[in-house]
Amino acid sequence: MPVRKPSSKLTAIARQSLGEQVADILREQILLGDLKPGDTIPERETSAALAVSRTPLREALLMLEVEGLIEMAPARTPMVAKPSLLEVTHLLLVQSALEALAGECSCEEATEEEIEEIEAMHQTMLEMMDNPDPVEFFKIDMGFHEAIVASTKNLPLIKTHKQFHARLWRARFLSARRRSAREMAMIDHGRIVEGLRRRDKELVSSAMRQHLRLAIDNVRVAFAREETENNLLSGESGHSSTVG
Amino acid sequence: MPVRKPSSKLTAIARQSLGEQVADILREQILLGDLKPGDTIPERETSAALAVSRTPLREALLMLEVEGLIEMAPARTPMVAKPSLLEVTHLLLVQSALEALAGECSCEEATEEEIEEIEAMHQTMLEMMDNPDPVEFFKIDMGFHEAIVASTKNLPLIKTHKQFHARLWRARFLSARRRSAREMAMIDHGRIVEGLRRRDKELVSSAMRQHLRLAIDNVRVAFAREETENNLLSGESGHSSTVG
DNA sequence: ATGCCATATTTGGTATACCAAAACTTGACA
DNA sequence: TGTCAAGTTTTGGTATACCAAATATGGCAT
Repeated sequence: MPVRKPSSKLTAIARQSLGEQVADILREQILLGDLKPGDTIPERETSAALAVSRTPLREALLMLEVEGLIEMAPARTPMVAKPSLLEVTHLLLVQSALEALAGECSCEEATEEEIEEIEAMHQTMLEMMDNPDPVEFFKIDMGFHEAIVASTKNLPLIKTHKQFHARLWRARFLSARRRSAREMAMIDHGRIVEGLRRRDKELVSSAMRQHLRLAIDNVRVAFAREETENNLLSGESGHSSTVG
Repeated sequence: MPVRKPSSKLTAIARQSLGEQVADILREQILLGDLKPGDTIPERETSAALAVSRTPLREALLMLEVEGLIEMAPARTPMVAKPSLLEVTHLLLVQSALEALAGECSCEEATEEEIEEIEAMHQTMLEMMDNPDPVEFFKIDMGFHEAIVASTKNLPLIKTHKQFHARLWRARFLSARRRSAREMAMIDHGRIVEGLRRRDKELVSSAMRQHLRLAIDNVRVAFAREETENNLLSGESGHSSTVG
Protein backbone atom coordinates (compact mmCIF):
# COMPACT_ATOMS: atom_id res chain seq x y z
CA MET A 1 0.00 0.00 0.00
CA PRO A 2 2.03 2.89 -1.26
CA VAL A 3 -0.86 5.29 -0.70
CA ARG A 4 -1.16 7.70 2.17
CA LYS A 5 -3.38 6.96 5.07
CA PRO A 6 -4.19 10.49 6.16
CA SER A 7 -5.16 9.60 9.69
CA SER A 8 -6.84 6.22 9.78
CA LYS A 9 -7.66 5.21 13.36
CA LEU A 10 -4.39 4.54 15.12
CA THR A 11 -1.74 3.16 12.84
CA ALA A 12 -1.53 -0.10 14.81
CA ILE A 13 1.82 -0.76 16.40
CA ALA A 14 3.92 -1.29 13.28
CA ARG A 15 6.87 -2.25 15.38
CA GLN A 16 9.43 -2.97 12.72
CA SER A 17 10.13 -0.85 9.68
CA LEU A 18 8.72 -1.76 6.30
CA GLY A 19 12.23 -2.56 5.13
CA GLU A 20 12.62 -5.24 7.78
CA GLN A 21 9.24 -6.70 6.97
CA VAL A 22 10.16 -6.90 3.29
CA ALA A 23 13.49 -8.46 4.23
CA ASP A 24 11.65 -11.09 6.25
CA ILE A 25 9.36 -11.86 3.33
CA LEU A 26 12.19 -12.16 0.83
CA ARG A 27 14.28 -14.21 3.24
CA GLU A 28 11.44 -16.63 3.69
CA GLN A 29 10.88 -16.85 -0.05
CA ILE A 30 14.53 -17.67 -0.55
CA LEU A 31 14.54 -20.23 2.24
CA LEU A 32 11.35 -21.87 1.03
CA GLY A 33 12.75 -22.08 -2.47
CA ASP A 34 10.21 -19.76 -4.07
CA LEU A 35 13.23 -17.72 -5.02
CA LYS A 36 15.97 -20.01 -6.25
CA PRO A 37 19.70 -19.27 -6.53
CA GLY A 38 20.30 -17.25 -9.65
CA ASP A 39 16.84 -15.71 -9.70
CA THR A 40 16.95 -11.96 -10.14
CA ILE A 41 15.09 -9.44 -7.99
CA PRO A 42 14.47 -6.31 -10.08
CA GLU A 43 13.70 -3.37 -7.85
CA ARG A 44 10.74 -1.80 -9.61
CA GLU A 45 8.98 -5.03 -10.44
CA THR A 46 9.45 -6.54 -6.99
CA SER A 47 8.50 -3.40 -5.12
CA ALA A 48 5.34 -3.18 -7.20
CA ALA A 49 4.54 -6.82 -6.49
CA LEU A 50 4.92 -6.26 -2.76
CA ALA A 51 3.00 -2.98 -2.95
CA VAL A 52 5.77 -0.93 -1.40
CA SER A 53 8.01 1.72 -2.84
CA ARG A 54 11.57 1.07 -3.91
CA THR A 55 13.07 2.63 -0.80
CA PRO A 56 12.08 -0.03 1.75
CA LEU A 57 12.71 -2.73 -0.84
CA ARG A 58 16.24 -1.46 -1.29
CA GLU A 59 16.70 -1.46 2.46
CA ALA A 60 15.65 -5.08 2.52
CA LEU A 61 17.97 -5.97 -0.37
CA LEU A 62 20.82 -4.25 1.40
CA MET A 63 20.25 -6.24 4.57
CA LEU A 64 20.07 -9.50 2.69
CA GLU A 65 23.24 -8.59 0.85
CA VAL A 66 25.14 -8.00 4.10
CA GLU A 67 23.76 -11.33 5.26
CA GLY A 68 25.10 -12.94 2.11
CA LEU A 69 21.75 -14.16 0.83
CA ILE A 70 21.78 -12.05 -2.31
CA GLU A 71 24.45 -10.48 -4.48
CA MET A 72 24.45 -6.87 -5.65
CA ALA A 73 26.93 -5.58 -8.21
CA PRO A 74 27.30 -1.88 -9.10
CA ALA A 75 24.83 -1.66 -11.95
CA ARG A 76 23.47 -5.15 -12.08
CA THR A 77 20.10 -6.46 -11.05
CA PRO A 78 20.18 -8.08 -7.58
CA MET A 79 20.38 -11.85 -7.66
CA VAL A 80 19.76 -14.61 -5.16
CA ALA A 81 23.17 -15.88 -4.11
CA LYS A 82 24.27 -19.11 -5.75
CA PRO A 83 27.08 -20.38 -3.56
CA SER A 84 29.58 -22.76 -5.08
CA LEU A 85 30.48 -26.04 -3.43
CA LEU A 86 33.68 -24.41 -2.22
CA GLU A 87 31.79 -21.58 -0.63
CA VAL A 88 29.27 -23.89 1.02
CA THR A 89 32.18 -25.86 2.38
CA HIS A 90 33.67 -22.69 3.80
CA LEU A 91 30.35 -21.72 5.33
CA LEU A 92 29.96 -25.14 6.91
CA LEU A 93 33.43 -24.92 8.40
CA VAL A 94 32.55 -21.65 10.09
CA GLN A 95 29.20 -23.00 11.16
CA SER A 96 30.89 -26.02 12.69
CA ALA A 97 33.14 -23.75 14.75
CA LEU A 98 30.17 -21.69 15.86
CA GLU A 99 28.13 -24.72 16.85
CA ALA A 100 31.04 -26.33 18.63
CA LEU A 101 31.37 -23.16 20.68
CA ALA A 102 27.63 -23.15 21.25
CA GLY A 103 27.81 -26.69 22.53
CA GLU A 104 30.51 -25.79 25.03
CA CYS A 105 28.72 -22.70 26.26
CA SER A 106 25.44 -24.54 26.42
CA CYS A 107 26.93 -26.99 28.92
CA GLU A 108 27.46 -24.05 31.25
CA GLU A 109 24.53 -21.81 30.42
CA ALA A 110 21.62 -24.02 29.46
CA THR A 111 18.87 -24.52 32.01
CA GLU A 112 17.56 -27.99 32.75
CA GLU A 113 14.35 -27.07 31.01
CA GLU A 114 16.18 -26.09 27.85
CA ILE A 115 18.10 -29.33 27.78
CA GLU A 116 14.89 -31.27 28.26
CA GLU A 117 13.35 -29.39 25.36
CA ILE A 118 16.33 -30.22 23.17
CA GLU A 119 16.02 -33.85 24.15
CA ALA A 120 12.34 -33.77 23.26
CA MET A 121 13.14 -32.49 19.80
CA HIS A 122 15.62 -35.29 19.37
CA GLN A 123 12.99 -37.82 20.38
CA THR A 124 10.52 -36.35 17.89
CA MET A 125 13.08 -36.69 15.15
CA LEU A 126 13.73 -40.31 16.04
CA GLU A 127 10.03 -41.01 15.70
CA MET A 128 9.89 -39.19 12.37
CA MET A 129 12.72 -41.14 10.79
CA ASP A 130 10.34 -42.91 8.43
CA ASN A 131 8.27 -39.86 7.63
CA PRO A 132 8.27 -39.57 3.85
CA ASP A 133 8.02 -35.79 4.00
CA PRO A 134 11.57 -34.49 4.30
CA VAL A 135 10.49 -30.92 4.92
CA GLU A 136 9.02 -31.47 8.37
CA PHE A 137 11.94 -33.60 9.42
CA PHE A 138 14.33 -30.96 8.21
CA LYS A 139 12.56 -28.17 10.06
CA ILE A 140 12.87 -29.96 13.36
CA ASP A 141 16.49 -30.74 12.58
CA MET A 142 17.18 -27.05 12.15
CA GLY A 143 15.19 -26.28 15.29
CA PHE A 144 17.34 -28.71 17.23
CA HIS A 145 20.47 -26.82 16.29
CA GLU A 146 18.87 -23.45 16.88
CA ALA A 147 17.70 -24.46 20.33
CA ILE A 148 21.21 -25.41 21.38
CA VAL A 149 22.62 -22.13 20.16
CA ALA A 150 19.80 -20.18 21.80
CA SER A 151 20.48 -21.82 25.15
CA THR A 152 23.89 -20.12 25.31
CA LYS A 153 22.22 -16.70 25.72
CA ASN A 154 25.11 -15.33 23.66
CA LEU A 155 23.33 -12.83 21.41
CA PRO A 156 26.14 -12.20 18.90
CA LEU A 157 26.61 -15.93 18.56
CA ILE A 158 22.90 -16.50 18.06
CA LYS A 159 22.67 -13.81 15.43
CA THR A 160 25.73 -14.90 13.50
CA HIS A 161 24.66 -18.52 13.61
CA LYS A 162 21.28 -17.50 12.28
CA GLN A 163 22.83 -15.76 9.31
CA PHE A 164 25.00 -18.71 8.35
CA HIS A 165 21.99 -20.88 8.92
CA ALA A 166 20.04 -18.95 6.30
CA ARG A 167 22.85 -19.13 3.78
CA LEU A 168 23.23 -22.85 4.31
CA TRP A 169 19.54 -23.69 4.45
CA ARG A 170 19.14 -24.72 0.84
CA ALA A 171 22.33 -26.72 0.61
CA ARG A 172 21.58 -28.57 3.81
CA PHE A 173 18.04 -29.23 2.75
CA LEU A 174 19.16 -30.75 -0.51
CA SER A 175 21.70 -32.91 1.24
CA ALA A 176 19.36 -34.01 4.03
CA ARG A 177 17.03 -35.87 1.70
CA ARG A 178 19.14 -38.99 1.73
CA ARG A 179 17.97 -41.63 4.15
CA SER A 180 21.49 -42.67 5.09
CA ALA A 181 22.42 -39.09 5.88
CA ARG A 182 19.52 -38.90 8.28
CA GLU A 183 20.55 -42.02 10.11
CA MET A 184 24.10 -40.86 10.63
CA ALA A 185 22.87 -37.45 11.71
CA MET A 186 20.71 -39.03 14.39
CA ILE A 187 23.72 -40.84 15.83
CA ASP A 188 25.53 -37.53 16.17
CA HIS A 189 22.46 -35.93 17.68
CA GLY A 190 22.31 -38.71 20.24
CA ARG A 191 25.86 -38.02 21.32
CA ILE A 192 25.15 -34.30 21.50
CA VAL A 193 22.11 -34.82 23.72
CA GLU A 194 24.01 -37.18 25.96
CA GLY A 195 26.84 -34.69 26.28
CA LEU A 196 24.46 -31.89 27.17
CA ARG A 197 22.77 -34.00 29.81
CA ARG A 198 26.14 -34.74 31.40
CA ARG A 199 27.24 -31.17 30.66
CA ASP A 200 30.39 -32.59 29.14
CA LYS A 201 31.83 -29.75 27.09
CA GLU A 202 34.39 -31.88 25.29
CA LEU A 203 31.86 -34.45 24.20
CA VAL A 204 29.29 -31.96 22.97
CA SER A 205 31.87 -29.86 21.19
CA SER A 206 33.44 -32.77 19.33
CA ALA A 207 30.06 -34.28 18.46
CA MET A 208 28.94 -30.96 17.03
CA ARG A 209 32.08 -30.66 15.00
CA GLN A 210 31.82 -34.17 13.62
CA HIS A 211 28.15 -33.62 12.82
CA LEU A 212 28.92 -30.61 10.66
CA ARG A 213 31.87 -32.29 9.03
CA LEU A 214 29.52 -35.06 8.01
CA ALA A 215 27.27 -32.38 6.55
CA ILE A 216 30.15 -31.26 4.35
CA ASP A 217 30.38 -34.72 2.82
CA ASN A 218 26.63 -34.86 2.29
CA VAL A 219 26.63 -31.52 0.58
CA ARG A 220 29.39 -32.68 -1.71
CA VAL A 221 27.37 -35.62 -3.00
CA ALA A 222 24.28 -33.42 -3.25
CA PHE A 223 26.17 -31.00 -5.44
CA ALA A 224 27.51 -33.80 -7.58
CA ARG A 225 24.02 -35.19 -8.04
CA GLU A 226 22.56 -31.82 -8.94
CA GLU A 227 25.37 -31.36 -11.41
CA THR A 228 24.62 -34.57 -13.25
CA GLU A 229 20.91 -33.80 -13.22
CA ASN A 230 21.56 -30.45 -14.84
CA ASN A 231 23.78 -32.03 -17.44
CA LEU A 232 21.10 -34.54 -18.29
CA LEU A 233 18.55 -31.78 -18.69
CA SER A 234 20.51 -29.24 -20.62
CA GLY A 235 23.24 -31.27 -22.15
CA GLU A 236 26.55 -29.64 -21.33
CA SER A 237 25.25 -26.06 -21.35
CA GLY A 238 25.15 -24.40 -17.92
CA HIS A 239 28.35 -23.30 -16.25
CA SER A 240 29.53 -25.61 -13.55
CA SER A 241 28.62 -24.43 -10.07
CA THR A 242 31.15 -26.60 -8.31
CA VAL A 243 34.05 -24.22 -8.57
CA GLY A 244 34.40 -20.93 -6.74
CA MET B 1 28.66 17.02 -3.34
CA PRO B 2 24.89 16.72 -3.65
CA VAL B 3 24.90 18.75 -6.86
CA ARG B 4 24.56 17.29 -10.31
CA LYS B 5 27.54 16.98 -12.55
CA PRO B 6 25.86 17.22 -15.96
CA SER B 7 28.69 15.60 -17.87
CA SER B 8 32.02 16.47 -16.31
CA LYS B 9 34.87 14.69 -18.11
CA LEU B 10 34.51 10.99 -17.43
CA THR B 11 33.06 10.29 -14.02
CA ALA B 12 36.14 8.33 -12.98
CA ILE B 13 35.45 4.74 -12.06
CA ALA B 14 33.41 5.25 -8.89
CA ARG B 15 33.55 1.58 -8.17
CA GLN B 16 31.58 1.43 -4.96
CA SER B 17 28.33 3.15 -4.23
CA LEU B 18 28.20 6.32 -2.18
CA GLY B 19 26.56 4.40 0.62
CA GLU B 20 29.51 2.05 0.92
CA GLN B 21 31.93 4.95 0.88
CA VAL B 22 30.02 6.65 3.66
CA ALA B 23 29.95 3.39 5.59
CA ASP B 24 33.72 3.14 5.25
CA ILE B 25 34.16 6.69 6.52
CA LEU B 26 31.88 6.18 9.51
CA ARG B 27 33.43 2.82 10.31
CA GLU B 28 36.86 4.37 10.35
CA GLN B 29 35.67 7.23 12.53
CA ILE B 30 34.25 4.77 15.00
CA LEU B 31 37.39 2.64 14.98
CA LEU B 32 39.66 5.66 15.38
CA GLY B 33 37.59 6.88 18.27
CA ASP B 34 36.42 10.07 16.59
CA LEU B 35 32.96 8.67 17.19
CA LYS B 36 32.77 7.19 20.66
CA PRO B 37 30.25 4.69 22.01
CA GLY B 38 27.07 6.51 22.85
CA ASP B 39 27.62 9.28 20.33
CA THR B 40 24.57 9.90 18.19
CA ILE B 41 24.55 10.12 14.40
CA PRO B 42 21.60 12.29 13.39
CA GLU B 43 20.74 11.73 9.75
CA ARG B 44 20.26 15.28 8.48
CA GLU B 45 23.21 16.78 10.31
CA THR B 46 25.60 13.98 9.40
CA SER B 47 24.54 13.80 5.78
CA ALA B 48 25.04 17.56 5.50
CA ALA B 49 28.47 17.31 7.10
CA LEU B 50 29.49 14.61 4.62
CA ALA B 51 27.90 16.52 1.73
CA VAL B 52 25.67 13.65 0.69
CA SER B 53 21.93 13.23 0.85
CA ARG B 54 20.19 11.23 3.49
CA THR B 55 19.63 8.24 1.24
CA PRO B 56 23.22 7.00 0.97
CA LEU B 57 23.82 7.93 4.59
CA ARG B 58 20.92 5.73 5.62
CA GLU B 59 22.33 2.93 3.51
CA ALA B 60 25.58 3.28 5.39
CA LEU B 61 23.84 3.35 8.76
CA LEU B 62 21.91 0.25 7.82
CA MET B 63 25.06 -1.63 6.93
CA LEU B 64 26.77 -0.59 10.14
CA GLU B 65 23.72 -1.66 12.09
CA VAL B 66 23.75 -5.13 10.56
CA GLU B 67 27.46 -5.24 11.40
CA GLY B 68 26.60 -4.35 14.98
CA LEU B 69 28.62 -1.14 15.08
CA ILE B 70 25.64 1.15 15.63
CA GLU B 71 22.21 0.73 17.12
CA MET B 72 18.98 1.91 15.50
CA ALA B 73 15.66 1.90 17.32
CA PRO B 74 12.33 2.66 15.61
CA ALA B 75 12.14 6.39 16.19
CA ARG B 76 15.41 7.03 17.91
CA THR B 77 18.50 8.74 16.58
CA PRO B 78 21.18 6.22 15.55
CA MET B 79 23.88 5.71 18.14
CA VAL B 80 27.35 4.24 18.16
CA ALA B 81 27.04 0.87 19.88
CA LYS B 82 28.18 0.80 23.47
CA PRO B 83 28.68 -2.88 24.23
CA SER B 84 28.50 -3.97 27.82
CA LEU B 85 31.20 -6.10 29.39
CA LEU B 86 28.91 -9.09 29.00
CA GLU B 87 28.46 -8.43 25.32
CA VAL B 88 32.18 -7.91 24.74
CA THR B 89 32.78 -11.19 26.50
CA HIS B 90 30.29 -12.87 24.19
CA LEU B 91 31.92 -11.30 21.16
CA LEU B 92 35.34 -12.44 22.28
CA LEU B 93 34.09 -15.97 22.75
CA VAL B 94 32.83 -16.07 19.18
CA GLN B 95 36.00 -14.43 17.93
CA SER B 96 38.07 -17.05 19.75
CA ALA B 97 36.16 -19.81 18.00
CA LEU B 98 36.62 -18.10 14.64
CA GLU B 99 40.33 -17.58 15.16
CA ALA B 100 40.84 -21.10 16.41
CA LEU B 101 39.23 -22.34 13.21
CA ALA B 102 41.35 -19.94 11.22
CA GLY B 103 44.46 -21.33 12.85
CA GLU B 104 43.52 -24.87 11.91
CA CYS B 105 42.68 -24.00 8.34
CA SER B 106 45.76 -21.87 8.01
CA CYS B 107 47.93 -24.91 8.76
CA GLU B 108 46.51 -26.49 5.65
CA GLU B 109 45.96 -23.54 3.38
CA ALA B 110 48.64 -20.98 4.15
CA THR B 111 51.55 -20.67 1.72
CA GLU B 112 55.11 -20.59 2.97
CA GLU B 113 55.27 -16.93 2.02
CA GLU B 114 52.22 -16.11 4.09
CA ILE B 115 53.62 -17.86 7.13
CA GLU B 116 56.89 -16.00 6.69
CA GLU B 117 55.00 -12.75 6.54
CA ILE B 118 53.14 -13.60 9.73
CA GLU B 119 56.44 -14.44 11.39
CA ALA B 120 57.84 -11.11 10.26
CA MET B 121 54.96 -9.27 11.88
CA HIS B 122 55.60 -11.15 15.07
CA GLN B 123 59.26 -10.13 14.96
CA THR B 124 58.32 -6.51 14.42
CA MET B 125 56.08 -6.63 17.44
CA LEU B 126 58.82 -8.10 19.57
CA GLU B 127 61.06 -5.19 18.62
CA MET B 128 58.31 -2.71 19.38
CA MET B 129 57.62 -3.99 22.87
CA ASP B 130 59.12 -0.86 24.43
CA ASN B 131 57.54 1.54 22.00
CA PRO B 132 55.66 4.07 24.11
CA ASP B 133 53.03 4.58 21.41
CA PRO B 134 50.41 1.89 21.93
CA VAL B 135 48.58 2.68 18.72
CA GLU B 136 51.25 1.46 16.33
CA PHE B 137 51.81 -1.65 18.39
CA PHE B 138 48.12 -2.33 18.42
CA LYS B 139 47.76 -1.92 14.68
CA ILE B 140 50.38 -4.54 13.99
CA ASP B 141 48.80 -6.79 16.58
CA MET B 142 45.52 -6.62 14.69
CA GLY B 143 47.35 -7.12 11.41
CA PHE B 144 48.91 -10.28 12.79
CA HIS B 145 45.51 -11.77 13.50
CA GLU B 146 44.07 -10.58 10.21
CA ALA B 147 46.93 -12.11 8.27
CA ILE B 148 46.32 -15.51 9.79
CA VAL B 149 42.63 -15.39 8.99
CA ALA B 150 43.34 -14.15 5.47
CA SER B 151 45.68 -17.05 4.81
CA THR B 152 42.78 -19.49 5.09
CA LYS B 153 41.25 -18.12 1.85
CA ASN B 154 37.87 -18.77 3.47
CA LEU B 155 35.92 -15.68 2.42
CA PRO B 156 32.93 -16.04 4.75
CA LEU B 157 35.32 -16.59 7.63
CA ILE B 158 37.39 -13.57 6.68
CA LYS B 159 34.35 -11.36 6.40
CA THR B 160 32.77 -12.49 9.64
CA HIS B 161 36.04 -12.18 11.49
CA LYS B 162 36.41 -8.66 10.15
CA GLN B 163 33.01 -7.68 11.48
CA PHE B 164 33.70 -8.98 14.96
CA HIS B 165 37.08 -7.36 14.72
CA ALA B 166 35.48 -3.97 14.18
CA ARG B 167 33.07 -4.41 17.06
CA LEU B 168 35.88 -5.47 19.37
CA TRP B 169 38.43 -2.91 18.19
CA ARG B 170 37.81 -0.34 20.89
CA ALA B 171 37.59 -2.78 23.79
CA ARG B 172 40.74 -4.54 22.73
CA PHE B 173 42.54 -1.28 22.22
CA LEU B 174 41.68 -0.13 25.71
CA SER B 175 42.78 -3.41 27.19
CA ALA B 176 46.01 -3.63 25.17
CA ARG B 177 47.54 -0.58 26.80
CA ARG B 178 48.80 -2.54 29.77
CA ARG B 179 52.42 -3.54 29.53
CA SER B 180 51.84 -6.89 31.21
CA ALA B 181 49.06 -7.72 28.77
CA ARG B 182 51.42 -7.13 25.89
CA GLU B 183 54.03 -9.45 27.31
CA MET B 184 51.62 -12.30 27.80
CA ALA B 185 50.19 -11.72 24.35
CA MET B 186 53.62 -12.06 22.80
CA ILE B 187 54.06 -15.44 24.44
CA ASP B 188 50.86 -16.66 22.85
CA HIS B 189 51.89 -15.19 19.52
CA GLY B 190 55.14 -17.08 19.74
CA ARG B 191 53.31 -20.35 20.20
CA ILE B 192 51.00 -19.52 17.32
CA VAL B 193 53.87 -18.78 14.97
CA GLU B 194 55.67 -21.93 16.01
CA GLY B 195 52.55 -23.98 15.42
CA LEU B 196 52.05 -22.49 11.98
CA ARG B 197 55.64 -23.20 11.01
CA ARG B 198 55.18 -26.82 12.02
CA ARG B 199 51.66 -26.77 10.61
CA ASP B 200 50.46 -28.27 13.85
CA LYS B 201 46.71 -27.68 13.88
CA GLU B 202 46.21 -28.63 17.49
CA LEU B 203 48.91 -26.30 18.73
CA VAL B 204 47.81 -23.31 16.70
CA SER B 205 44.18 -23.80 17.56
CA SER B 206 44.73 -24.07 21.28
CA ALA B 207 47.17 -21.16 21.32
CA MET B 208 44.63 -19.02 19.50
CA ARG B 209 41.93 -19.99 21.93
CA GLN B 210 44.06 -19.26 24.98
CA HIS B 211 45.16 -15.96 23.49
CA LEU B 212 41.59 -14.76 23.15
CA ARG B 213 40.63 -16.07 26.56
CA LEU B 214 43.43 -13.94 27.95
CA ALA B 215 41.93 -11.02 26.09
CA ILE B 216 38.68 -11.56 27.95
CA ASP B 217 40.46 -11.12 31.27
CA ASN B 218 42.21 -8.01 30.02
CA VAL B 219 38.98 -6.50 28.85
CA ARG B 220 37.47 -7.15 32.24
CA VAL B 221 40.09 -5.12 34.06
CA ALA B 222 39.90 -2.42 31.39
CA PHE B 223 36.17 -2.11 31.96
CA ALA B 224 36.67 -1.99 35.70
CA ARG B 225 39.25 0.74 35.36
CA GLU B 226 37.09 2.81 33.04
CA GLU B 227 34.25 2.42 35.47
CA THR B 228 36.22 3.83 38.36
CA GLU B 229 37.51 6.65 36.19
CA ASN B 230 33.98 7.63 35.24
CA ASN B 231 32.90 7.54 38.86
CA LEU B 232 35.77 9.81 39.83
CA LEU B 233 34.85 12.27 37.10
CA SER B 234 31.11 12.42 37.42
CA GLY B 235 30.51 11.17 40.91
CA GLU B 236 28.01 8.33 40.74
CA SER B 237 26.01 9.71 37.80
CA GLY B 238 26.41 7.68 34.60
CA HIS B 239 24.68 4.38 34.26
CA SER B 240 26.93 1.40 34.72
CA SER B 241 28.06 -0.13 31.47
CA THR B 242 29.10 -3.43 32.97
CA VAL B 243 25.76 -5.12 32.80
CA GLY B 244 23.94 -6.18 29.67
C1' DA C 1 25.00 -11.85 -44.76
C1' DT C 2 27.52 -9.92 -41.12
C1' DG C 3 29.66 -6.85 -38.09
C1' DC C 4 29.46 -2.42 -35.92
C1' DC C 5 27.62 1.75 -34.20
C1' DA C 6 23.78 4.76 -32.71
C1' DT C 7 19.74 5.03 -30.19
C1' DA C 8 16.06 3.62 -27.12
C1' DT C 9 14.89 1.36 -22.97
C1' DT C 10 15.68 -0.67 -18.72
C1' DT C 11 17.81 -0.63 -14.20
C1' DG C 12 20.11 0.82 -10.32
C1' DG C 13 21.90 5.16 -7.71
C1' DT C 14 20.92 9.55 -5.62
C1' DA C 15 18.40 13.48 -4.10
C1' DT C 16 14.42 15.52 -2.25
C1' DA C 17 9.65 16.22 -0.68
C1' DC C 18 6.34 14.84 2.57
C1' DC C 19 4.44 12.41 6.65
C1' DA C 20 3.95 10.69 11.40
C1' DA C 21 5.74 9.77 15.72
C1' DA C 22 8.84 11.31 19.53
C1' DA C 23 11.01 14.69 22.22
C1' DC C 24 11.19 19.12 23.92
C1' DT C 25 9.18 23.48 25.35
C1' DT C 26 6.06 26.37 27.47
C1' DG C 27 2.27 28.06 29.79
C1' DA C 28 -1.79 27.47 32.57
C1' DC C 29 -3.97 25.48 36.44
C1' DA C 30 -4.08 23.24 40.93
C1' DT D 1 5.67 26.00 43.03
C1' DG D 2 4.96 21.60 41.02
C1' DT D 3 2.73 19.15 37.41
C1' DC D 4 0.41 18.13 33.40
C1' DA D 5 -1.12 19.16 28.83
C1' DA D 6 -1.01 21.29 24.39
C1' DG D 7 1.79 23.02 20.87
C1' DT D 8 6.18 23.23 18.52
C1' DT D 9 10.19 21.19 16.67
C1' DT D 10 13.14 17.66 15.58
C1' DT D 11 13.93 13.10 13.69
C1' DG D 12 13.34 9.04 11.34
C1' DG D 13 10.28 6.49 7.69
C1' DT D 14 8.45 6.35 3.10
C1' DA D 15 7.46 7.65 -1.53
C1' DT D 16 8.78 9.60 -5.73
C1' DA D 17 11.27 12.25 -9.23
C1' DC D 18 15.41 12.45 -11.75
C1' DC D 19 19.99 10.94 -13.44
C1' DA D 20 23.59 7.99 -15.46
C1' DA D 21 25.33 3.70 -16.65
C1' DA D 22 24.38 -0.63 -18.84
C1' DT D 23 22.02 -3.39 -21.99
C1' DA D 24 19.23 -4.50 -25.79
C1' DT D 25 17.86 -3.39 -30.52
C1' DG D 26 17.64 -2.11 -35.09
C1' DG D 27 19.53 0.02 -39.06
C1' DC D 28 23.43 1.02 -41.93
C1' DA D 29 27.72 0.19 -44.21
C1' DT D 30 30.79 -3.13 -45.82
